[in-house]
Parts: sequence; C-alpha cells; structure tokens
Amino acid sequence: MAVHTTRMLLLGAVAMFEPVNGYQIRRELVSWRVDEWANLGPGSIYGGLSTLVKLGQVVRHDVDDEGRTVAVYEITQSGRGELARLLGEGLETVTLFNAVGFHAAFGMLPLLDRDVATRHLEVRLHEVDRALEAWDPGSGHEAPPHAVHGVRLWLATLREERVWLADTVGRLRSGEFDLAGEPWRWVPPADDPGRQMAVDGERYRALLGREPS
Amino acid sequence: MAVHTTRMLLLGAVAMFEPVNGYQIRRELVSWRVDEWANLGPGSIYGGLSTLVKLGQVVRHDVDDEGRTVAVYEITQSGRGELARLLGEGLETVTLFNAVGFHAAFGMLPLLDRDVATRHLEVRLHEVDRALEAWDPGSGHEAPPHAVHGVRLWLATLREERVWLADTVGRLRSGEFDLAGEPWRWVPPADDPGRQMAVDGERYRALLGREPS
DNA sequence: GTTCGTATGTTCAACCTTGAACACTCAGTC
DNA sequence: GACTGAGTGTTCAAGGTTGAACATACGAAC
Repeated sequence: MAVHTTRMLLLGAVAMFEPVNGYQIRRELVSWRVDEWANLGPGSIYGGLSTLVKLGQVVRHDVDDEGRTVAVYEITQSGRGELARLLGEGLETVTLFNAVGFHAAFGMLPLLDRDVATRHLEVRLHEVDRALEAWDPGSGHEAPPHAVHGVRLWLATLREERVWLADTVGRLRSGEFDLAGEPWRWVPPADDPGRQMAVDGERYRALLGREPS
Repeated sequence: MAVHTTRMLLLGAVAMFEPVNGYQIRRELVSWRVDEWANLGPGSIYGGLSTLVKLGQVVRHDVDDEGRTVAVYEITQSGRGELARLLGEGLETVTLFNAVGFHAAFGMLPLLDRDVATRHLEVRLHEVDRALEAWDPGSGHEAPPHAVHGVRLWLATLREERVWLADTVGRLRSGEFDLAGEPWRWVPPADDPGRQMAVDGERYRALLGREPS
C-alpha cells in the first residue's frame, strides 16, 4: 500500500502506551475494532514490531516480570519522526476506493498538535478537490457504460468526504476534540481497557528503572 | 483481504480474453487503471496465475509463437465456478472503509447474467442497511469524540452508496448496461486496447488448434 | 549502423500477511 | 482435584505482494 497502515498503527500504539508489549497492543487495537478493517492479526503485530526494531524506530527490552520474560517496546526519536510522517501521509493521501489509511490516521489524531492536524486536513481537502476534477464525468476516458456508472459512486463518495472534511476543519479550528498537549476533556468509561494499559505501563516503567510518571 | 481481489481480477481477465498470456492481462488491467487501486504489479499477475494453475482454475499451455515460447492461459470449469463465487462475494460484501473488492467486481459485471447481477446488488443493498444500523450514532460504543466523529464520515459514505445502489438496481431492471449473453451495444473507440487482445486471441486459438471463433 | 527508447513477456529475492497453534496462568465448577 | 474456558503472550510455516530487473525485438533518429 502507498500508505503503510500496519506500521503506522503499531508506531502510534507504542507512542501512546509505551512501555508496552505486543499483547497489550493487540488488546487495544481489537478494542478499537481496528482488526475488523486493517491487517492486524497477531503475526502482523509481532512481525511488524520486529521490523520496527530493525529500522531503529522502536527499542525492545526483555524485562523479567515476576519470573517470566516479556518483550516491552518503546518508541525512539527516529520512530517519532517516522510516525509524524506516516500520520501526515495517511491524512493527506486520497486513495481510490480505499479509506483505510485515512481512518487509521484519523483515529490517532490526538497524537498531533492542533495546528499540524488542521493543516494536514486542509491539504486533504485540496487533494479531494483535485480527485473530483480528475474523475469528472466525460473527462476523456472511453469506457463501457457500467464502468462509467461505477465512477459515479466514487464521485458521490468524494463529495460527501469534501463536506465532512470542511466541517471537520471548522471543528478543529473552533477547539473541538482533545489533541496533543491539551487537557483531556473526554473521560473514558469505567470498564475502558485503557485502564489496564495504565496499570501495566506503571509496572513496566518500574521494571525498566524509569520514574513512574 | 476478505475478498480476494487479485484472484478475482485474474480469473475475470482470463475468462474475458482467453486464450491469453500474462502480459496481455497486465496491459488490459493497466488500461482499466486497475493497477492504481488494486495490488497488481507484474509479480502479482504471474504469481497469481501460477497459484490459479495449482488450484486447477486455469490451465497453462506453453505455445510456440514464431520461435518463442509463450505461456497462455485458459479458464477451467472449476475456475468459472470460483469466479462466479468471487464476483458474488465482491458485490455483496460491505467492507469497512474499503470498496476495492466491490469496484473490482462491479467492473466485471458484464460477466454475469442480468438477473444474477441484480440479485447480488439487492443483497448488497440489504447489507448496507445492516451496516447503517450497526454503526448508528449512540449505539453503545464508548469512544473518544474524534473517533465518533470519524464514524460520521463512514456513515455518510454508506448513505451515498445506498442511494447509488437503489438507482443501479433500477437501471439493471430496466435493461441498462450490456450483460452476459446480451448483444453488445457499447462500441469501443478505434484505439481501444481490446482490439489487440482480439488479434492475439485469434493467433493463440489457432496455435492451440481451436476453431477460431 | 549504432544508439535510444518503447513494447513484449517474465522472473525472483526480499518482504509482509495470515491465522492456526503453542505455552502458560488463573478462576470457576462438577 | 480434574476439567473447562478464558485471558496473556508469542511463534512460525505457508502463502501473497512488491517492484526492480532480466531478456528480446523493433522502429526511429543521429
């Protein structure tokens, strides 16, 4: 894929919850129902994490957690840079018939600063306009009637996205949503799986000799 | 992917143009711009064809075309069955954020009978309604506000698709589009790459000892 | 006549995805 | 106290995708 969704989700999950192990990431992504639409089996997670280690974008520590060895991961400076790049690419790139990369990136919007996120969505708005022009009816392309009709669905989808994007940019500008470095207004429900992440995070931080934050 | 887009496109291309070689398929799919949105590099085509041979869904003949050996493929009865199944699955299955499988299948609509195609799209209409219900606002799912907002784009997309599908079923019922076994009303332009396919097809048929149709 | 580009036809190693399965713990229950 | 099922944490072989690169022919331009 033009947009590396799996890598982006993994890097994002590590950035949000580090220090974190593979299973925690899996649990969290499943709770977001991401496994229903992205390529996210257990193999993709553990394999992807190994790749990210090789690329120097995350580091792996094998910590001893009450007698058992667990692999926990932290993101590196290089990983943060790559994550920002991937999120920007995912937010800006309009891919034909396929919005998986965008939805994955949009789901991690809180990792970005408000102005950065807004700028990415403004670029996307522009890209959507370009796509609308490029696929305009009668713009050359000889094709059988059913194929021409199929393009109409794609165009209708794009027009809806344009409306939604314009609205979303407005909401961001007016301070809606909780972005990076801003106080968290949304309160997760009591049974939120994020609670478990926090508990495990504390333990792993302690085992790594970090100050528990 | 839940829908095996590459396999479906390959089987469909073989069904439409047999006897055909890998490069012809590539040329044709590129002319449909399929390579821009499906996974369709040369490797996927030749690799995919080998897999289909192993599965007994196409047969490979190494014919001698003026001194050079060319691999040409024909679909088998089993392949036709599988193609019908894949097209039905592609037309009926609503996948989150991703309409690649549907658009690939819709592009090959002329391989199906009018009543079969219509029934598949009616099933899809029903599936879209179910998805609309399942993702209805406030249906349980606790999630951060930006994620809830993201779902709104998906819902808007689905509503547009519903409208388009209802329209499309109507058009099919009223005899629009040229489907399997019906006289071909659309005439390709003079520079259509399909012409070349016809020429090569004749030659390969002759080399295989088939009656040129 | 040689260089250049383009079209034809295909291969392959590196990489990624899939999902079944392993190995273990812990709580409940018959 | 043995069995069952669910949760935790990970591995791996089989299969699919990527895209650069190979090999060859053919026409055009210098």
